[in-house]
Amino acid sequence: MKTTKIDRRTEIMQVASRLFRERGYSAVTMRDLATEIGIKAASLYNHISSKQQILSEIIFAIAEDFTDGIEGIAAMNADASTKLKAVVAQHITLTSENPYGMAALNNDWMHLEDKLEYYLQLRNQYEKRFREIVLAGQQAGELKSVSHEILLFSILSTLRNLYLWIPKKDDLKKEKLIEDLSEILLQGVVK
Amino acid sequence: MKTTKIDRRTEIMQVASRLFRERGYSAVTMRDLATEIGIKAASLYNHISSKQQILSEIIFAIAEDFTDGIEGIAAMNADASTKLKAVVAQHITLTSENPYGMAALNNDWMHLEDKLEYYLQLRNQYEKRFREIVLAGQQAGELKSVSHEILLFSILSTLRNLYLWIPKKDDLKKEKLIEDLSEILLQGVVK
DNA sequence: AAAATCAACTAACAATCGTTAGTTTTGATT
DNA sequence: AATCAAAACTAACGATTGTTAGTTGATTTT
Repeated sequence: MKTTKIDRRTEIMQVASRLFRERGYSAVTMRDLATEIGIKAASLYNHISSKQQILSEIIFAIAEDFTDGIEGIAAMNADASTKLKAVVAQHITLTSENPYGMAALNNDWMHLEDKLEYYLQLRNQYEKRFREIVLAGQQAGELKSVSHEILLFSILSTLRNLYLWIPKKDDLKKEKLIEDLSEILLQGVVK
Repeated sequence: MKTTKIDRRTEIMQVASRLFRERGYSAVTMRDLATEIGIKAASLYNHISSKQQILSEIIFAIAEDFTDGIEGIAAMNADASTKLKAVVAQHITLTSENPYGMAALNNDWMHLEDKLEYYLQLRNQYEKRFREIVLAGQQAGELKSVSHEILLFSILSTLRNLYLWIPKKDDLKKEKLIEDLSEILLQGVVK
């Protein structure tokens, strides 16, 4: 039956994501992965073609969502604060949907081998769009004129680490988090 | 000669830190490390006792600096903003001194095996002191009363990612960075 | 000059790695 | 009940892993 195969394949990707988050890609063996699922390592190859393929599928499924998403935000007719809040919302949404995949995206991208160049291209594209939003906000006098690099780094660091934090809050109210985190990132923590 | 041995041992630690940052602990082999230094893998064992030891030495040298440092800050007679700025300064200082080691601390702590428990103890201790500073600031009405967890997460994420960013800025003016980053984290990015 | 120490080497080990080949079991369709 | 494909299995491969044993040449100490 087709659905059985699809389900097992999905299971492999999900379990792999979780193990990659716990130990990192290099420290997870195909035997670890198979054991966690309850089959033998060789049986994995009925569903996937290599360990490498698992990693790149996990990473690019998310990476492409991010690059697509920020293009839409960049095209918005809105001020920088509104766009930045939309970026925050996108990170929270995508991270909530797949926190383990986000860990692989953040920590294991350097093991992509053949696909490494494509990954770097997507990441540069993303950062470029992000930078444009920040620069426009500074030129409009809306954002502070400290080095845009520091500004970019500070916001992106927090957003990229959401995967560490979101899974711990299972009672997560997404809308509330978007409001609170945007407030902190944009307006700071001091009253 | 004693100094030769010490120098070679230090070199091993430094090269290992760099390789761990580039590929992660698990993906770096003893042969990789030896080749980078210009000797054979077996020769490494004249200076160190195991791969595991290299990792734990790199991590704990830094981790203990952080826990020691925050105890001093927590004991300061000052308001929350001042203490938080001191925390920012500590992160920038320690990260500047050893950015590669910071990468191992952030990404490879889970491979500490025997020493994992001790590491988690230090990290919990650090976060506890940090949390106390934030909670005191909120109770004094100095900091915003959003969830202290979000507040803590947001600041710590940025500080923990400094290792990715600081090495790229070789013309780094440390004092200026401390001022700018504190400003952004405490007061936000919006004018 | 002799002795001792150090730090490199070669060679190899047992274990584990990702993966392949070939076979058996399972479960749905005819 | 027979057929057939999907998905499991066993067994093994060549490569690589961290590490040890034993040796050599260089440098320091006696």
